[in-house]
Amino acid sequence: MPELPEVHNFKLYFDAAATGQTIASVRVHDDYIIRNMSGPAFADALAGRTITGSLRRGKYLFAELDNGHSLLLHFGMTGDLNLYQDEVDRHKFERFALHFTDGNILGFDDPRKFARILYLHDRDTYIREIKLGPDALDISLQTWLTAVRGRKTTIKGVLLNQSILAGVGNLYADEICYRTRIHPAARVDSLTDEQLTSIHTETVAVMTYGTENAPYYKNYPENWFWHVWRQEGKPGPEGIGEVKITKVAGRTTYYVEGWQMLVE
DNA sequence: TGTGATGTTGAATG
DNA sequence: GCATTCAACATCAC
Repeated sequence: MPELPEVHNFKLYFDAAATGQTIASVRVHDDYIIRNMSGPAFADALAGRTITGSLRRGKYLFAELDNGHSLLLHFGMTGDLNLYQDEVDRHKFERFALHFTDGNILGFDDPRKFARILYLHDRDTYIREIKLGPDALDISLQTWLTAVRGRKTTIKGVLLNQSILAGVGNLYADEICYRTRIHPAARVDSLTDEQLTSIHTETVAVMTYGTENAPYYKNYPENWFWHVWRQEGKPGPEGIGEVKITKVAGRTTYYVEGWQMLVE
């Protein structure tokens, strides 16, 4: 379920569970999601290391190790963390687990195996290599405008582009478009600076609300689009317009006809 | 039982 | 080289 606010929650969970902990051993059940090492090499690299903290950027969570290296956790579509002591609490789709010296176990679950786990010598080099953009919570208006002005793709396409800004995914992109009354398929070069500014404002507002309230979607305020998301044909929030489904930037997309405009 | 899924990538194309 | 599009990835749930 992970977009920026959800990964923020993972960070809180991870920090409480793992910071200051020393890894006694690593149990790997399926090394498919470990993208730059074999299972045994991964276990070897982590054994004996102490976790000193973590850094989140967009949907990427970097665990910091006492040797200056990092462990990247990217949750894909279905990644999750699970702290437990007793084997009976191990989840069915755990792919690997860190066994700490105090007996606690931190499992990484991932049914669909779209997660990406990498052992990194240098986190910042990696961030440069994948061209990961500024965090969607922090991006300045100027950086945003400079990055997107004049683009020929859709507004949803740029919101999902992690090298422009990091953290927005399919659900929040629709939420942001709904709030600004802009159709997700509107071409960026058809939008005014005012509209692009409101996209920036709402992006930061949505991400901030999500991280500060650490809620689950169903707890979001009544007037959020999320509540009618995926409910094609239903009235929009507050009874205005009608929810429609389409495809934008290769992703299933919902918007409210009669509320969101496809500017020319 | 076929289809779609809160994501990213690399190849192909312009 | 850059911008953009899109199929592919692996598996589960409805």
